[in-house]
Amino acid sequence: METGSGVEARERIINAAVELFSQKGYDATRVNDIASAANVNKALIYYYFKNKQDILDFMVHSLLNNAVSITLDFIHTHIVQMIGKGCLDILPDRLHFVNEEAKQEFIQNTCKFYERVVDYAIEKRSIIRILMLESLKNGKHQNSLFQMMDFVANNENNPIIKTISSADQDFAYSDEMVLFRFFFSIIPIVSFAAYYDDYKEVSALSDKELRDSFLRVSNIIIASMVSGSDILLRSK
Amino acid sequence: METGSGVEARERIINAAVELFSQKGYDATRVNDIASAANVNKALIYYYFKNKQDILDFMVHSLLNNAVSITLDFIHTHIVQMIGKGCLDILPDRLHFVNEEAKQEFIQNTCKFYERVVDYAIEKRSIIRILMLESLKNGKHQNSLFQMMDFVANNENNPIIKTISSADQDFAYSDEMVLFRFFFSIIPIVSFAAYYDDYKEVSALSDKELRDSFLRVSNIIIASMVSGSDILLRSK
Amino acid sequence: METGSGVEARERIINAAVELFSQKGYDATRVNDIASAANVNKALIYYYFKNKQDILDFMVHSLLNNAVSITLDFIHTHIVQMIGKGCLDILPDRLHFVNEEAKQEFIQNTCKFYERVVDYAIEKRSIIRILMLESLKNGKHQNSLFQMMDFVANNENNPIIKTISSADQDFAYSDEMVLFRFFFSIIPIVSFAAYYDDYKEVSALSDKELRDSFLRVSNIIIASMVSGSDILLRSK
Amino acid sequence: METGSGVEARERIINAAVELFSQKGYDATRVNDIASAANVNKALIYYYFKNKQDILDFMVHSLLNNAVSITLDFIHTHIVQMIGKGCLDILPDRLHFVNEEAKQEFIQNTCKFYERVVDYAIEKRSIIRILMLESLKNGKHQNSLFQMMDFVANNENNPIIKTISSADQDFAYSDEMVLFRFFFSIIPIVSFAAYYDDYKEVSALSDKELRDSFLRVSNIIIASMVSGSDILLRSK
DNA sequence: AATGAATGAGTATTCATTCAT
DNA sequence: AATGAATGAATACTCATTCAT
Repeated sequence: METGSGVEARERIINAAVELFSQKGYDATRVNDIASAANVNKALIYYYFKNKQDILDFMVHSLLNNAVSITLDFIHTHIVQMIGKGCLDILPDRLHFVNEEAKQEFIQNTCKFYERVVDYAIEKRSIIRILMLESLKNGKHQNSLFQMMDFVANNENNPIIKTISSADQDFAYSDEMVLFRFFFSIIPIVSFAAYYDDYKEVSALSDKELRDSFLRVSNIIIASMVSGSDILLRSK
Repeated sequence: METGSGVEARERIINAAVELFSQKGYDATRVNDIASAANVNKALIYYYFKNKQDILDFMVHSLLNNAVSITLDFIHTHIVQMIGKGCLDILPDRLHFVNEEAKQEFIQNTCKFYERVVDYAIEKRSIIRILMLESLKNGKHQNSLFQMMDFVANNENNPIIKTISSADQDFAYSDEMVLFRFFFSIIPIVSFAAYYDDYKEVSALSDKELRDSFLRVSNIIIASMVSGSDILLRSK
Repeated sequence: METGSGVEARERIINAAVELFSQKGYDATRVNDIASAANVNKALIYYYFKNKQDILDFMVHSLLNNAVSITLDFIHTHIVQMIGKGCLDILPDRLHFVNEEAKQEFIQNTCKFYERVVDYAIEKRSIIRILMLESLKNGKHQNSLFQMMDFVANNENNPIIKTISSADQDFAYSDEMVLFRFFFSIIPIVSFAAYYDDYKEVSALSDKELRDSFLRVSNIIIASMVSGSDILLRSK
Repeated sequence: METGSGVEARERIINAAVELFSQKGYDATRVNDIASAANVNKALIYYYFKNKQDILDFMVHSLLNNAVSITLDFIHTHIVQMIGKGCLDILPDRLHFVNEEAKQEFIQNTCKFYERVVDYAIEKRSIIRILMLESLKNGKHQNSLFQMMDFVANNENNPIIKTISSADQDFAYSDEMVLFRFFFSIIPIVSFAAYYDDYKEVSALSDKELRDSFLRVSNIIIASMVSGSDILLRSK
């Protein structure tokens, strides 16, 4: 029996869960509520998902996979290419650009990447909120936020490191660079998405104003990151 | 029956609640668990607190009050004083220092303030984790993180604004300044505290290394903030 | 879609149900489990059977019908014949044999009958286990074990009584004979079958040893039954 | 608030559970029903017991402990004593009595023991029914009936064996003796208790008639056991 | 004959909270 | 101040059964 909107039941369940989890948190969301919101029978939820946690896991994995794709795409089409062309060299202690033009190009590209990431984050802010929420709880759920840390860390499985390394052998992030990127790049973006609606209400800014403000302010950080890279990058 | 350590029952309840809330989140923490961890009878918790929420509220309020005190203390002994001495003028569009020395003094003081705040945040990281956790849930609990936003916003009740204004009449934060301070200053510090233990484990840094790294990296931000203040400060 | 082995779906359902019911009991067996084990779609089970109970009923009825056949076959070819030949007379208070040879023949035949019954019971032990299991529950299901009692009781519908009566008019079991046969003949055999696998594991005997031991021990009972029949048989 | 009869709540829960489990089986009994029957709040059941299974376990353990006590008591005051006085010698291949009088005494004592056991079994028939019921299910619950087998087996932990051995060093049950005792002594008694009410209804006997019939019939078995002991006992 | 999707009515278990002492 | 017992209202999850195809 086709009920609710034209969307398939499974889809509706996920959408409802995203909405509710991001509003009340995982624990405070009742499976009953998800069923009502999705306009499906509660038992059907258990037909499609092993249990409540399984719904959350599905959502989070989808998000992370997409985030990786976007990032790798950027690295491939810009960083790797610049290294390949000899415009950029990631030295043990700093980013070295062949000339000012290359540096500006790099900053510009990075800003564009930020733009894309921030837009994606805003779009998926509900799920990001959940991810942040759950990442703050120990024991029960794996800390999914920290899976993101793998993208900034010198992890062997980090596809980003792999990609850059394949272009520039002796490359490694310093501990401080990792920390900087995590707390002053990833965390602000994630928080921006997570608190987007709250902040919008408090600040009384329009969507466009809010987004543009955040991106403009981010540019300062990006500039700091490039200029200050001599402090932040260090040899292995 | 006097059980547990010499600490009073009420104290033990709060300590246990802090620990558990910060680990599992408010919703997932059972009053039973708190009672066990505090080594008191469950009913005694209801003797000291109206209900579960009441325990949380008490903890969060304590934290916020302390945070305000520390901040106001800094403003009073440094900012207000510099304004009073004419060394600093908060113009509509930028911070104006009477000379480079004043600027350096300001940066140094701000760094020291950061140090103190970060140390306090690390100390209280359990409660901060809760605060962050709960701030991500709508509806049920007031968003306590956003009470912090009052400290960076042009809010009439903001005691910080009040204090500065009393020294410098026509002072106001630009929207962008507020956003910057919120997402690139408060949020990183709060996140740093909230994720402190997780990050420490992942990064394998010592307490000292972690703290010092964060502070060093923060300095870059502080510098950006002062230098970039021409972009960030604007008239109302 | 033809799945599983060549066996027809209906067959596979029954086999799976036998196995599962005998392992977990009727209530604890899920229709889902049966479907999985039988490698059929759950709904197909409802195509072949009215409901879950219907599967059980089918199995139990098959078993009972076979048991009756085996027993009647024995009565016909041995007891009735002996009575007919005048070798055996079932008197109000005892079995009377025309001579020692007849008695020995009777005992031997009875032992052979036991052998056949025990072998059949071992073969069908799964279903017997179910039958025993369900016979211990009131209310919901008819007590199928007690349908067996009909075979030892002076019941008018008892085909065994009917058969013997047709050969020996004034024949009747005493109450004690009925009780003896039920608790020291039927119950041990049924239990032997039901607990066969458990007992085998605990005793570490081989199939042959176990079967033979049981039959040998049964002979003692059969002998007691014939010798002690003066106590056990009594007029109505 | 004291509700229901004067009996304590915990007691009432156990009584209700015994009644219901023995009527419908463990699986088919609802915790709700137990609560209603015991006239307590459902949650109180979980205050006293970890879960549903825990109620069952408590009941079964109580029963088994009592059964052991009764048996050991008998062994101590009769068997051990007879061995000690030299009246009875458990030889490798048979029970050897110093004279006919001793044999008769032994049989008589054993009959009395049976009487006591049967009376206890009748009294506790509800729990025994559960025990039998659950012993027929694999996997989920330990087979508690088989804990009884420990009492007839050459198990090292068998307190009965221990006790007899302490009086008569080279004593051991043959496999067949074990099997005999299990299927023709324990099982009939247990079944008698389990099916007591059903049997009574079917047979239309009074309690006294039923009990006495069973005991009289048992005597035949006891006699077989003693006389036939030459087959059943064998050297280690 | 066969199946994926759907559902109503449970079912064990949990939990914040209260009460009597 | 402290506690053992008690409770109402949920809550996640299950399951036999049905339906449309």
